[in-house]
Amino acid sequence: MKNSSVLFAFYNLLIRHYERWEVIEKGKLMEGAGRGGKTTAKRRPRERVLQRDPERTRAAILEAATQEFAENGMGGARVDAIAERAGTNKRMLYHYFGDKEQLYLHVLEEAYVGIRTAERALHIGDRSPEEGISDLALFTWRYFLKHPEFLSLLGTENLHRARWLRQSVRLKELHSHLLGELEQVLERGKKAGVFIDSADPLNVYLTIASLGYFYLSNQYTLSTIFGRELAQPENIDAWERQIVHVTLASIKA
Amino acid sequence: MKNSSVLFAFYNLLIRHYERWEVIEKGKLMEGAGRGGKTTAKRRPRERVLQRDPERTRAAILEAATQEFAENGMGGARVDAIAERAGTNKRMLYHYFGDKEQLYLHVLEEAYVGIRTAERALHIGDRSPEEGISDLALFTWRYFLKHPEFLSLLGTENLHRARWLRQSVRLKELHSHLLGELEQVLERGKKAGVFIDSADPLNVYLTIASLGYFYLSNQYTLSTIFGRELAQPENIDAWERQIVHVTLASIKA
DNA sequence: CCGGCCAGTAACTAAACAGTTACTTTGATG
DNA sequence: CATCAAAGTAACTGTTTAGTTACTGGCCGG
Repeated sequence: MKNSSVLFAFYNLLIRHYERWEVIEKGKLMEGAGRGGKTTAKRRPRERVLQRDPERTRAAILEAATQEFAENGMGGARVDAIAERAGTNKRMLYHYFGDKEQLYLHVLEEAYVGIRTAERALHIGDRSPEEGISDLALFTWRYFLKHPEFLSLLGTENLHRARWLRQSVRLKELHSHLLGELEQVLERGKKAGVFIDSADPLNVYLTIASLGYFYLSNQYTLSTIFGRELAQPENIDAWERQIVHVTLASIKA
Repeated sequence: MKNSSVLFAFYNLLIRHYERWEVIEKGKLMEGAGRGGKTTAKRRPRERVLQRDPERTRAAILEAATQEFAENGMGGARVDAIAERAGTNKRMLYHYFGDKEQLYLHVLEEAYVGIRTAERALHIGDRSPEEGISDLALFTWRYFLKHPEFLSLLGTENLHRARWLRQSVRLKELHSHLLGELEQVLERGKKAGVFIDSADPLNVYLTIASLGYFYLSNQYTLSTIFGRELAQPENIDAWERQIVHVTLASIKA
């Protein structure tokens, strides 16, 4: 048995490299390969039809990457898995997005654009101050509920202390609108005497987001330790009412 | 230049394996290596003194693993990095904990035991109902503030839908105490007419935990998008007051 | 006082990984 | 209708990774 593992490994290496050599030689014979410097073999004819639709491929990669990053985080996501989910291959992914990190940043930016765009369409200033606040709370909760991948991406990005989001140039102005509109609603409520003077737009938004985010993003450990299934529809509905109740109670005059 | 890269790779492999061979032969000559089946070389005399302190080594690995998992998540954590941080090596890690997943589960269990043990020492039932609730809120917030690694581990575990926590047998009974004591405090408050009848222990705890968890775990993205530094001491203090205010406002009669 | 067992070490390995190379296919344009 | 750039493919590479192997050294019970 002496040295047998080493011998075996060596043998395997020889075999592997000889096979490769053989393929190279065959390739040269078969296709002539006149251009200098080419060392690889003739490829088998491919079966899959070429898509030739750059926009669709790009979108498919982005969608697949969103799923993969949301499910596995930045460290756990696999580039091969993204390519396969998108029905394409790695080369295209690198072609359109540069590398894994830039792809991840695109996914993150897209996710933020998604929620902020939907939020703008709310126009919380159009109703009474109380309705405006409760509509914002309901919207935020229901958006989180419908987009678990968004919560997951936020979690991943925060694990890395916003390392990639910080580099984003697109997202700075996207958020000032939200706080501005919220401030106007609070001001109107204060003048009408329904909100306390200390009500602050950032605090109100953080309260709403906290209550929604924590319940959903931590539902798995919470359900486990408290032995109650938080994903059950009746519990989901009860928490929705709790969010609106808590938010309004915290600013009511 | 034809085939030069292949030739070069092949050459390197030969060199590498010849060197290894040489070492093996030398090893045999130098130490006799009488015992059959041994194929590896003589090791250099080691410089580090043997610790021979199993408890200390175990604890060091657990501490190092907590840091590494908290900073990089389950997918991003590196077993080599843990061993190095602990001042030991991988073999010991596998010796004491089996594999990466079991080590992670130990870290997670330890983290939960930590917070629940500290929580018990609070005895929130000893004061007035309002004080009990605000003390629980303050304790939870300050514990989160002091133990960012706990928040991080929760986030990682939830990304994986409590895959490992679900397997834990130690943790089921650890949490019933908390809800039981909280329920008693709420009951006393209801009888005294200071809390609303609908106040529910799980909802109250989730509210407190939500407000603390979200602010801290998401501080990096929030600071980036809103352009306000949430980690600033004055902002931290303001949020502590907000948590107590919101929690009490949501249950006050 | 010695032999076996447990703490500890470091080199090793197979597999997985991000990223690259070396090509082929297709359609639009001059 | 030739050509050229963009779209697409798949095999390949260097490196990293979790996990293993093959050892060494010290202590304790017989």
